[in-house]
Amino acid sequence: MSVPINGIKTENLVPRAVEALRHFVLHELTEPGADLPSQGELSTRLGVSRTVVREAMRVLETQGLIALSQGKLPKVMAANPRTVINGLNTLMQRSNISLLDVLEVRRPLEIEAAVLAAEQATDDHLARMREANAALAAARTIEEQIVADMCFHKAIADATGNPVFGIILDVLGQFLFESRRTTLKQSGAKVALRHHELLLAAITERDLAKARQAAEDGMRQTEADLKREARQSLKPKPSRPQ
Amino acid sequence: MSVPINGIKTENLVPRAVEALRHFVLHELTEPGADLPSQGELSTRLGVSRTVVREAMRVLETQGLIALSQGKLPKVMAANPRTVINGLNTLMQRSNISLLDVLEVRRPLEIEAAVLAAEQATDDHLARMREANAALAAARTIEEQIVADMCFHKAIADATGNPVFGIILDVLGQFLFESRRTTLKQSGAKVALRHHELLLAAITERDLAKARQAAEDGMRQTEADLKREARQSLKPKPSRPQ
DNA sequence: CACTTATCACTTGTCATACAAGCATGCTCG
DNA sequence: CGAGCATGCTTGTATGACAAGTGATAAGTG
Repeated sequence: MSVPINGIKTENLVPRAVEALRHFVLHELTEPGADLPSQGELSTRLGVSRTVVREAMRVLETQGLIALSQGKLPKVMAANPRTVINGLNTLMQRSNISLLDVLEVRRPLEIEAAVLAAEQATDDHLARMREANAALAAARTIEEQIVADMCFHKAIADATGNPVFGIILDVLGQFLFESRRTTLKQSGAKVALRHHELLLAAITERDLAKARQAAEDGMRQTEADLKREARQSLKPKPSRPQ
Repeated sequence: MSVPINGIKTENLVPRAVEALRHFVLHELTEPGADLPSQGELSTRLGVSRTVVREAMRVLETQGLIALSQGKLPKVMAANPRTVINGLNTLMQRSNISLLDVLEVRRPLEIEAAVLAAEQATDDHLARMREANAALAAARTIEEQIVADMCFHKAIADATGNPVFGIILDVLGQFLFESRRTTLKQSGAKVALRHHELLLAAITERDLAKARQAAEDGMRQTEADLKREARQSLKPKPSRPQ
């Protein structure tokens, strides 16, 4: 680490500094919260200017590996799906995607998640689901209902024990944020609550088939609401002036 | 855009410049390949130094939104799953996400995609699948087999008519194949080919149930291979010298 | 003594400037 | 007409300077 970054001169300095720092963070300072050396020190250690070190650090920060804040040394960050979620999010924003498309993908995932949750949910997960359902029942505004709804589904995703479900469903869920608004407006929280309770019961009883069925019914309901709303917005009452 | 970045002074300049550039790229220069203004011009337009502009651009580059290269103007990049895949990659290295986790999410998606493809595939899609299968049969190296396999699955994803399947499965699929080329090594291309042909037949006949079954079998095979390999790598033959 | 405050040595954040290196266009010269 | 060069653009890197934030220590205060 004390040698300047050697190698063929073809590549620019920043990518090489990124590689060096990346290796440093990933293989030597793996503990989250650990401090990196200061920019000045890294600058001399790598044999490049502070400008290069700063740009490299920006890259690592964007990748979620380190955290920068003025006056303090750069810190190693814990592994976190945030950047993956954000990346997937912008990727989807840049393609033209309809809510129904998102829902079509979400459906099999929620169903599978429900089955896995029924297999593996711990008491803690079950408690979170019950809590979210209670919050849904008690919610007075649509916003509160949405939050409670998302908590319920997040608990299920976590209960699968597979973080990838959380990542993907989180992305899709963010997209469906508006759609949940419609769902809860169309069918109301009562219907959602009934679906949740059926699903929760199935998971609690470890009844895989019932969990699958309950999740499927819930998704079908959401989809139906969304389609109904799409039709309505396509045919607004023609007599009403803007 | 001609006004300096106003607002409350609490936030540092780079994040605000990132936001400005991000908005610029996403909502005004959406066409891939378009040139951004030079760093100098952006510097004066945003009322910040070139240093800040450069660091902001480094962020956008890391997010895969723009491409930088010396001497040329920064270019808007087409939407590309690359950064997401890389992010998932490092996330997997740092947390305890396993390949099986990724596969567990991929399975229900591939199954659903197969069903939807059986419903909606056009002749064009069917032709692409046949072509990919022919390539898989003719492939001599593992690399060729992987490419052919991915083409087949991409064709199915596209045949759903739902771009979200393409995006998600692209990320998961690329990720799986880059991580390990296990499947084709373990079962060999012949087994994969047989699964593909069953699936292709089902889709061609528009037989939804058969398509679901075929996709499920294929996934199960992949999963089994991966598990077998995981066991093997855990227990390397102790008698064989390296 | 306990507590607040000033100071100091560090850090990162931003700027201006300078120059090297890559690129594209057009111009000159063969 | 075409090859090669000159030029004016761009990005890449280095440097020095200063503002601003942070943490610890020393000084002052009740």
